[in-house]
Amino acid sequence: MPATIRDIRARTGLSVATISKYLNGGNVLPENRVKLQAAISELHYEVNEIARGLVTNKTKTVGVLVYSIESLFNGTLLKYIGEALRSLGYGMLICDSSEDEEVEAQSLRFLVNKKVDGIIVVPVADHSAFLKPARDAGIPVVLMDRSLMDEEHDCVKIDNRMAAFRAMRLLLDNRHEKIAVICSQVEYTGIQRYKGFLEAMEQAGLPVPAEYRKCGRHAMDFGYQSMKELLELNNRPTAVFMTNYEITLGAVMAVKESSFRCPEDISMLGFDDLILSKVVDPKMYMVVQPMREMSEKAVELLLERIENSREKKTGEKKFNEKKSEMPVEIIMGTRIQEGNSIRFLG
Amino acid sequence: MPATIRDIRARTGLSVATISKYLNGGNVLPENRVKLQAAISELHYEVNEIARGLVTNKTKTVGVLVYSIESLFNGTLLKYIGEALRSLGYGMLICDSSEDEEVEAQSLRFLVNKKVDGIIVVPVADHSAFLKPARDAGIPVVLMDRSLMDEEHDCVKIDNRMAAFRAMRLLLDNRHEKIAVICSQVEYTGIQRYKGFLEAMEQAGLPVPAEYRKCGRHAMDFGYQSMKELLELNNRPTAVFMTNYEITLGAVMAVKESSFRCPEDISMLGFDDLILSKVVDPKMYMVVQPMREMSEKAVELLLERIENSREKKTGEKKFNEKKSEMPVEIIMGTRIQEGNSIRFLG
DNA sequence: TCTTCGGAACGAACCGTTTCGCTCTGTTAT
DNA sequence: ATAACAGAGCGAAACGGTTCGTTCCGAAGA
Repeated sequence: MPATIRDIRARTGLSVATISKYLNGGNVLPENRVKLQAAISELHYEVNEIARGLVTNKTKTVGVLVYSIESLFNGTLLKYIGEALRSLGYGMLICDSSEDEEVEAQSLRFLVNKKVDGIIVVPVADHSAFLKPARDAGIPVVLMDRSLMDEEHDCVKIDNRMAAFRAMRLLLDNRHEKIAVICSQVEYTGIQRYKGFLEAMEQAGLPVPAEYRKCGRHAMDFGYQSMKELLELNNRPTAVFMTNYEITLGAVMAVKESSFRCPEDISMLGFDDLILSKVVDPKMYMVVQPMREMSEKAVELLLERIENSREKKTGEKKFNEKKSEMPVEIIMGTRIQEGNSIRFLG
Repeated sequence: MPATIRDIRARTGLSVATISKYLNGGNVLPENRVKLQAAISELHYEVNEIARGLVTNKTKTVGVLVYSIESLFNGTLLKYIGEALRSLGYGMLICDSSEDEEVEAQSLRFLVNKKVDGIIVVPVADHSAFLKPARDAGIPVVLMDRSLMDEEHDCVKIDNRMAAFRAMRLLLDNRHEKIAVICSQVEYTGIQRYKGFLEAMEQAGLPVPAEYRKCGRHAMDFGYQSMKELLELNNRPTAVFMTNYEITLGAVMAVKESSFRCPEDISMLGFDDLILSKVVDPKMYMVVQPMREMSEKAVELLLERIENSREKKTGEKKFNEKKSEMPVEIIMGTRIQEGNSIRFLG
């Protein structure tokens, strides 16, 4: 039903090859240019990406594999990734691994099978085995947020350990000593942040009793429950550090619900300011990641890899081939969202 | 690089046509079956969906166009839609319209251009003009959550007016009379729920003073702000009805932060229980939509439409053609999540 | 004037499938 | 014994583009 390149030929008398050249920005006589432009708009011609894909072996689609599409963190990344891709004409095929390594491996195969040009992954597995199908098919992969243990990969993330370590300054400089942590221990990111926390405490010469260490799931209700327990301790901490958005949200709920006030009775330092700071009183101190920039960097890196792999196939050689073939880890900076959820202990 | 059907031919001596038939479940001699199966697994052959798509005009991909991928409501829908599609071998191409009609129209064209087999939309526009490209291309569309004003379309949703109306019973039966509402007026859903609220109040013969009507954006901070204002009124309401998740979340924050207690000082009735009820104390009364079932229904309906449109093209006629050609509106039931956020006013 | 050269257009092959129409078997009914 | 038929396999023509190698042309250089 839709017009094809051959309809354009019938209309203009030009050959299929010439029309294709025009469509791809090649040199065509000015007079033919206008004829073509006219025919194209009259017939509402649009190139058939499928047919093009068959010969170029490109689908102008990238796969994005996240561990949970409903999590606000993933959702935010997806939004920015999607925008960046769209502006370049790329579609975004999304899979949700439901925090399950099995599903993740399966989804990756699915994406490979769909012949996406590249894949962005926020991984749940911590080793690279599940990426094999992509590697075999020559499909570039860029990781976000989390690295893998066994092998270096293209990756865009923050220095989680350092970010946590530095953020702890806020509490320590305000003379807090009894500091608890609520963190997730299931994924790379959470572990790193926990390490940063422990190092900061150790360096400050402060103990962290077992009941101050709440390590569990990456979930709002875990944060809620943990904070409740902390507030009920006889030896209550004066400050709590929370290492991700979901946990922070739950913990905030718990404090608000208690008779304790923040920051008078309990100081709070959270992670990943997504919307909370616009709403909650007092405004939270938070470690924030540049999610938009991270997404854009990931897309940029991925597309560069895609471009390179295409060139390699065609044997094309550029002298200004400055880009590395090696895995690149891009470490983004973080900043502290100022607030007044931390009390100065004189 | 990957094996093609011709490699299989070389290996088995069978013709391309026969191999294709086998791949699509056609009749092939048992002996050839085993030969084919062996060759396929040895060569790691997998059919090239692109090439197949070129001739079948199907991509096994559906587009999903939501108004905000980061909103938890959309995210939850996407999760279930994605699962349903995946189990049927379909990929999910996602676009975010950022609650902008212009972007929405553009995204729809993008999806059409990508030759998706069908499209699921949670629309932001309230008229059907933006769907024209899909209609022209013969691509089925199923709406979710929101209808359009000018025309009936395939749609899966709840009866928002009725759900709100019925939910109000909870407050009215508990003898509440000073009831405020915080709602979003920007989209179909919010308007309907607001209507339901007003009708319930009217039927109960209760007035709704202007300062009890908080109509604004579909956002957490709007809920937060509105609730704060309500609590500061001299003539404070005894109960508040909140008509979506974001607003409910914000409002809960505001109450928790105030010196007022729920339900002693203020009763609350929310909408869309996504996670809140697992965390917040007191447990909230909430109107809940069957989001999983809605998603599955939408996918089911869409795939049925896709199937039908394929048959129409091939002129295939089935006598058991029971399915309607007319637009179908599937109205799902809602239920009330019990809690104790509502006080009985003796 | 005769070559040389480069830009524009062209024809045809190709990408990896599906599908149409045909042939070739071997079985069943007459 | 023969006609009719069904099942399995085959070759070739699509599908709608890209691209390679070639031809054609006019302008520039010798």
